[in-house]
Amino acid sequence: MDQTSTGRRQAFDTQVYEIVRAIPTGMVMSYGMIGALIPPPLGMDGGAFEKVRARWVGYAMSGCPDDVPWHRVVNSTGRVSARPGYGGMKQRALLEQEGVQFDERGRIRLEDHRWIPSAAWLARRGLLDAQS
DNA sequence: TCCTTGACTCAGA
DNA sequence: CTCTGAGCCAAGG
Repeated sequence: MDQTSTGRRQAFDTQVYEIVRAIPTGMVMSYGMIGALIPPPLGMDGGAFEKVRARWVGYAMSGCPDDVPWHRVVNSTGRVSARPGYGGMKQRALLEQEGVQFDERGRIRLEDHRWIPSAAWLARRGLLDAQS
């Protein structure tokens, strides 16, 4: 892969989509969890990457392809992130339709719906940075 | 080129 | 539990 800023972003985005596409129905992952599974781009300090990966996942999701189940990605507190355009209502409705439970404060029980890919699944795609 | 925002998180108060 | 500010990078005006 090339090392230009654009090229790295493109590679990162691709990995994000690959992971999100694998989230099973009724399960969710947070931006941070997804970012933690992707290794730092070549030439980038691992510590610096930790600080921005969650946001990068958000960027990637803002332009995700139609076949990516974007509604299965929520923030670390278990709530759907507000954003212009689509109301959080739509995302919540899609999740409830899949059987995801929300409490009275609009939070998802992450303990019950958090999806964690198996080591074998990650290894198969070269995503071995499951640390942190 | 400078400045503002942003589908995030975490530590503090 | 809620609210702020900081940290860090990229994209758009």
